Amino acid sequence: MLANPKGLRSHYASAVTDEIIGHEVSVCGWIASVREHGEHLTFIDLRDSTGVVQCVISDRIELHPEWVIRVVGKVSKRPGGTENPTLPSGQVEISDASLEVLSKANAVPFSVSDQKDLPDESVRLRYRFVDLRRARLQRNIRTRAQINKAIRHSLESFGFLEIETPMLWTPTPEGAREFSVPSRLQPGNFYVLPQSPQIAKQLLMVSGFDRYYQIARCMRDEDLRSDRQFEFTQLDLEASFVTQEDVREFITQAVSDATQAATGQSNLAFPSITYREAIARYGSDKPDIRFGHEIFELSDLFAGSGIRALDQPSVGAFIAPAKGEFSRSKLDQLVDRAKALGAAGLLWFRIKQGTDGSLEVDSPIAKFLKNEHIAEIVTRLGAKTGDVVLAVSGEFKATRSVLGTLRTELGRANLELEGLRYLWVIDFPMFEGLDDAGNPIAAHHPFTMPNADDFELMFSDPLAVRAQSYDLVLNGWELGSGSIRIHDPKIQSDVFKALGISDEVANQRFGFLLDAFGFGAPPHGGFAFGIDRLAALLCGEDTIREVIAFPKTQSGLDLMTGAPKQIAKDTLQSYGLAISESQKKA
RNA sequence: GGACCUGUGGUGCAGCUUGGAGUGCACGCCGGCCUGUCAAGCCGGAGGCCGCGGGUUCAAAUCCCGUCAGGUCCGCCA
Repeated sequence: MLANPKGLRSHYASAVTDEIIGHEVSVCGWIASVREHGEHLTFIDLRDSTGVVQCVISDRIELHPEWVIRVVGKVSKRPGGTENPTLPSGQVEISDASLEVLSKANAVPFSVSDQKDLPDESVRLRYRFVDLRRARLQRNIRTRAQINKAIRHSLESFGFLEIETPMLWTPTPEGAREFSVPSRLQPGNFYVLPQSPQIAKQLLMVSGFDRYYQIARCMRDEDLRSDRQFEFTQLDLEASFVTQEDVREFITQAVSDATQAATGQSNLAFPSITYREAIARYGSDKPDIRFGHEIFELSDLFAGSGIRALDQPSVGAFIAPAKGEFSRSKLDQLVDRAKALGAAGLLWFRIKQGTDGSLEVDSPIAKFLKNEHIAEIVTRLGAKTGDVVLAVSGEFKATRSVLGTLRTELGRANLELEGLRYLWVIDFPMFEGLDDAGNPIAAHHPFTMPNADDFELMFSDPLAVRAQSYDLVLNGWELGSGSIRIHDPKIQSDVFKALGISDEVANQRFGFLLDAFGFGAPPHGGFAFGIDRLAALLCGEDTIREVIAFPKTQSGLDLMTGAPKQIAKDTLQSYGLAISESQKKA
């Protein structure tokens, strides 16, 4: 697995196999377990970064778990019947071993084992250096490195050049909240940590580095989630003279290679779907397509029917993913859940066979439904006897939002989901909704190129303008997004105008970028995706904390170091800063 | 900013609904025994501000209020 051990050891633990029986080896690592059998026989499981090997010593010395030791001895075949098939090294052992204690250890607060119930995450984080010894985290961190390596290799083969960009950047008031860094040499002024290298990489395009990439650390001072930390890592990429199809091809190749490196799986499909279709069929712009249960539109069926709950602009319905039967109380819970998600209500239809063999439904509104309604619902959704159909009516956007959440929640709770299902979501809208002043809100960032066919809608019907932007989705997680950027100052000016950003404000915020675009900007576009999320999904983890060596808690604390902490008064003074009494926290 | 779940020897849990002596299980730790175990086994032992503060009560791990910490989610994440 690993080559060329040096120094104090000749072999890694997992390299001690029946192929080197008779060799004298020296191995180094931590004591995973000690099994004493009287005065003259002790078994020690020695654990290193590759695995575990059993050592046998015949004298009795003081030994405890997690002590660091070096063992020198001869590789022997284990006596018949004592092999351990669960270990790669289980056919052999290091016998007649002499043992040197390199470092003693206090009793660890929890066992370094994947086989036991894990301690509370706060305990794991407090002693992260111990937690990281566990095989699963060792594997995750290594897999993550393999992913980075594969991505680098893939992009280098396309001629991409790795370029670093500043960590001390300039405030840009749009977008995510930034971490501020006070300046000592310019007291009262601040750098910010980059929320992404977006503007820097566009400047690199102006500079003629036509294929740039970076495995970039980014910081956003926003609330944390299972898939979000303050600090995260993204593959950041930008290329000149390319179409959006070119960019997606680069990313597809890099992600495929990373997937193969991490999981061995190859030839995975990367289908694409338009944003509109994703919302209509899955109620989400990041659909989990590991399962179907798609949403169907039924409003046409009930238009003019007079059934108030269904005679609505939009009626979306899908077959509920089920594990066994839906009890009445379970259905009541779903109705509550739908209401909590903002729906006026949730209609359910249990498909059943009537005594005469015809189709019937159990439903709160069964008595209003005609036979042709039932037949059409069943036909359109492909429902079978026993299925429960859930429907939400109202405005299109609202119904899809509620149904999409229910579909995802029920699917993940009730179905056996496995495999990796990538999906490109394309043709995102340029703007999403209007702000309080009635101006459109940029769906991506304000440098995103509108679809050429939609230019004329920019001011007449901005919400209908599609952007040349695209997201990559894996198993319902948004991995990342990208776009073709605006390189034409006239179009950029129109977009700022549509967003309600005056030339003056635009110059104030992004003057240096607009300035640069006046000196010969190539058409360009790019992408960025989250390495943490990709690594978590490829490792089969539910949170990105499991693929980050030293993550923070949801309240932004580092339980191991105690950060954030107060800093010395004279340090504050050198920045020209003071902490107000009301802000002080013990 | 908000909602929900959790907090009991070093660790994982039970106890809380219906208040009555820190009670129980598993692991770990310490000591002893043990020559083929492998999450070794057997015997013995130590270890607790029941997160913290307040309230109700004759009496609180248990009920109430607040607070802190961990998690999940909403808002937020151009």
